[in-house]
Amino acid sequence: MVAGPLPVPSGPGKDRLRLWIRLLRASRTIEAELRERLKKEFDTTLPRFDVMAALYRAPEGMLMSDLSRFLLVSNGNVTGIVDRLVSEGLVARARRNGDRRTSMVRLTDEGSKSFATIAAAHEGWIGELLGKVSEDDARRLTGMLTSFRSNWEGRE
Amino acid sequence: MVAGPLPVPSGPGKDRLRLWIRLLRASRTIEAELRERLKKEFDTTLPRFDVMAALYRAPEGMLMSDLSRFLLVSNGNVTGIVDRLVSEGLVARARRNGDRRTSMVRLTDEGSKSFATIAAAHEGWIGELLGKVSEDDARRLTGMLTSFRSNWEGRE
DNA sequence: GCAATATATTTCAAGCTTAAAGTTTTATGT
DNA sequence: ACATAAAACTTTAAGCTTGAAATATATTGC
Repeated sequence: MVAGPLPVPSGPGKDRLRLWIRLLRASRTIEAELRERLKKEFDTTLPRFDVMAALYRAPEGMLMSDLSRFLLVSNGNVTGIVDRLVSEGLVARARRNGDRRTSMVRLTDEGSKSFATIAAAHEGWIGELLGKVSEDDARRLTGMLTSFRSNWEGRE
Repeated sequence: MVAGPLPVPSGPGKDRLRLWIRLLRASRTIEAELRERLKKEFDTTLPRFDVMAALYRAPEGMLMSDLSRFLLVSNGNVTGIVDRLVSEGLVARARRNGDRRTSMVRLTDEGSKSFATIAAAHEGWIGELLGKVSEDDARRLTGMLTSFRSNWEGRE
């Protein structure tokens, strides 16, 4: 839910609802800007970038299910994105001896080089887009969100 | 970009990158949970809910372009969602005398009743999902995100 | 060994999303 | 009036996303 300018009525629990709305609006705003820049400057997309970022940090490769879990998206979704990256020569699937159901997905050399370039620009963009958040606030916010995450992950 | 558990290397500007990653992971986690519950409990979707939430607060109706701007999504996107809501009888397009390019989009009575029910559940879910965030932290976080937003909106 | 079960992945249908191109209507300049 | 531009919206193509069904391989119980 992306309710906007108009205020959420006050009442018990409304502070959390308001927080959620702000959180979602902030991330959507930044996400939209990143998506646009990735398209314009590198002719790629955020999901492709996400997959490549995950693989960049796993030189040994990842299983499809690892990617899916890590990126918080469904299995079938990853299949399509990886398919397209493979057809573009940025990613490769390597058959495994042990288990013929699975394959290790890795960046190709080209993919790795490509990602390094894009990631550098990406980091600059984030610095720019979040430039008004002081380093101090950034650390404090990060801390709150981290504790939220660990609380969450202890769920169910 | 939804980088996860592994830490972002330290360096200048890395605090903001880390913040962005946490922000995105938090919102995606909550969003996924909301989407699933909306589907399971009310057989609807987050985009439909977003549109209805916007219309609920505008009894006089909204133009398509208002919806698009407000929800931070593209024009064409809104067209499709509203089309489906109309075909479900939850929303109506009212021709306007003044300008034949536009129409006012409103909730029908059924749509309004339906939204009220779902919104109540939604607010409860948010309270639950963000339950571990203290009201105090919630207000502080909201404040930071709000100032981020106003900074952002002064851009370009 | 072999049936039953579990795991890993892909396929599928439906819907969401965007950017770009197209349509219709309104506003503007002369 | 009338051509031109602007505005509001829809359509389209491509890609993303999910949940569910299908496929293929591995593991487990007997």
